Amino acid sequence: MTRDTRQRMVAGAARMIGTGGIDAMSLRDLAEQEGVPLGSTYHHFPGGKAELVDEAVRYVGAYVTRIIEQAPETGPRGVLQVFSDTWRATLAQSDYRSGCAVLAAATSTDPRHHEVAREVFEAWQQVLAGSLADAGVPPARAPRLARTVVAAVEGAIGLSRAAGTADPLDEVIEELAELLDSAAPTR
Amino acid sequence: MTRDTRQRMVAGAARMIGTGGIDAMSLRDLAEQEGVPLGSTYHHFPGGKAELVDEAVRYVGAYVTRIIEQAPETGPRGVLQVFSDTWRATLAQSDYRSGCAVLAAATSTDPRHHEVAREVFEAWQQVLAGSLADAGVPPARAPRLARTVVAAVEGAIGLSRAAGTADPLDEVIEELAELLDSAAPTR
DNA sequence: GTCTATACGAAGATAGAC
DNA sequence: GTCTATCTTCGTATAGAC
Repeated sequence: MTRDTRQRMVAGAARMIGTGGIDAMSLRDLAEQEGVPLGSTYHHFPGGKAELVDEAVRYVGAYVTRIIEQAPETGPRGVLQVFSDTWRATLAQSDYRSGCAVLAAATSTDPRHHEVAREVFEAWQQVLAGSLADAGVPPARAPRLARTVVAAVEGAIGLSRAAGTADPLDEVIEELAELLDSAAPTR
Repeated sequence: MTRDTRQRMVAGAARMIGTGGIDAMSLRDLAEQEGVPLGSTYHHFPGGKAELVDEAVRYVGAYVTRIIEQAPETGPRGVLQVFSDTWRATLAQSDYRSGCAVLAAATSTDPRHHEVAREVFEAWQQVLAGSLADAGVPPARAPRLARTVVAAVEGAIGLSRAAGTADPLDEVIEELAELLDSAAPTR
């Protein structure tokens, strides 16, 4: 019960943050949306909004990490596809209004949230680098390449939100695939 | 006089938006920072905050466009360097707290600001594509590659803000340079 | 035309009834 | 332990004195 409510609030917060940023996530709106009294927010999250935000960002981080880890081995292009498809779905399901809550945390004025964003970005980078190395990318280059994939996809999500279409994301993925191909010559 | 005040407000808004997003830009703070009475805001910007935001985003857009246009001809790597150096300076000058106001507009809940962000991103893409084509990139591929550069740099700015260092941006630029080199074989 | 003072709503947070 | 009612602060916006 209580546990479910908590989780629903975290997931709802993640979506609201991904849509409009941390400042646009109102505890009032969230409580109403999830059918929870406003006062209960501070029972579930004694640290208030900041605690909820951090948890929501970590929730998104873990969700995407799991998707990458569970992806089948289909070469560098496959890794890239799995990662970008996750965000393509988020974009499409929200009519290109929602994006990534981790980037929102990274662009917050509160440095506390920067730290959480950094951790998530690094986790994604590491798991992506591992997958790329498994798929034939030289181990020395994989981390740098993984970071580039994360950055380019995050930026492409922003461009797609501005455009209202998946075209920017699609084109960026095309070019990233070229880059990955040239980096994994043994395939 | 009045003209200078207006321009200062636009530039100040651009910085505040780049630092914390549109919601974090308060008209009160801006007026105080620029030494302007709060009420005067609505004399200079009858459309209120929305008008000021749009103008600030366009201001950033024009600023960066001009820098790219005025860059000397030094091949694809040079074009990339000029674009990324602009943002490296913004990051360093703000101790990695400020980023790009255009991305902030793209991630706003208000669709009106998406339109402005789209225009600026497209303008950058076009001028970058032109520079890349001049530098030896096949004209058919230049627009797609330019879009990738914009997206990757925007994302890298976010990663660098989260990390508190320029490392992510530097590494992404390295990989983008590889990609550009492979796309401009005649050099 | 410029600026002071204020209206009005919404934000985060908390006190205290049940 | 849950939830209602409320406190305080800060947001945009405006009315009206000068």
